[in-house]
Amino acid sequence: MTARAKSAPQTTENHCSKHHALASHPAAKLPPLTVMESQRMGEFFALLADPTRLRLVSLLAADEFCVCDLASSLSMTESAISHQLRALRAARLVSYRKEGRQVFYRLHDHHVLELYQTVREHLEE
Amino acid sequence: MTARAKSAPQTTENHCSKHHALASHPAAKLPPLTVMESQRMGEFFALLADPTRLRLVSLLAADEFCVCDLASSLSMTESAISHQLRALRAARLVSYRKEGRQVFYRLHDHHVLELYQTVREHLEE
DNA sequence: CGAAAGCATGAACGTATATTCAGATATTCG
DNA sequence: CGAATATCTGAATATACGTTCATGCTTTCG
Repeated sequence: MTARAKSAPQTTENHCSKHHALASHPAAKLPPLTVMESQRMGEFFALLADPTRLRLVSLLAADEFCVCDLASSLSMTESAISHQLRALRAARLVSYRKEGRQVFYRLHDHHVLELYQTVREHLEE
Repeated sequence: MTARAKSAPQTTENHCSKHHALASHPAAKLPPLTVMESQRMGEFFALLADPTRLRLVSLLAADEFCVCDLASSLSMTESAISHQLRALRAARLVSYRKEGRQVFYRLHDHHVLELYQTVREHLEE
């Protein structure tokens, strides 16, 4: 049983490399992402990687809504919506306004709207 | 033990709603996302939600690279890189070119590059 | 041909995450 | 004040996902 073929666990050694002069792309300006930068950027994209959150954004792209309206629009529980809005809030993608016992959410700034619209158009082909 | 308080399992009923005339945002053009659209869009963002894939994109934004170079640049196994490249390939975010026993990857089109650069600039503040 | 390099792939394991459930907080109204 | 409404929150469960491990495939070279 203990026969474990140890196939040189694919360590990271630069065997090949240096094959062609760095032609560099037309738009090659920024240096590669560091680990930390990539993690931060990944967290940003992860926020928009959820269908529920995206539908919330698409609703808020048109108007301001309270939690219960958002919940009924998406046919989901208010609890689930509230959890997702919290994530969007923490990342400053949405902001909110309290009016009585209701809380109205809206997109925080135009950056989010623009990014959403850009990607949406890109996926419509 | 079986005392389960049935706290009206938060069904989806439109109790409130209709509070204000639909003022509609300045840039309110597109209808809300359907479930299927949001899933598809979510899959797109999910691809860019991983630090490793983002670092790959950031490298490929500057030039074309083979798998082993990408692996050594990120200090990761070629297997892990290959798996991630497959995901990027399946979504047509990267394309590749075989040369001998090496495979050179590059960004598939300028859309990806532009989106990456836009978001990166947006996160640098 | 046979060995090694470069890359791809399937299974498995560990972790992250979205929803549900139960309950808490805050506000309005009788 | 007490009940109802609107929202938030923590814990738990189920599922998705990334890496590792082992192996297969293709090409190059002796």
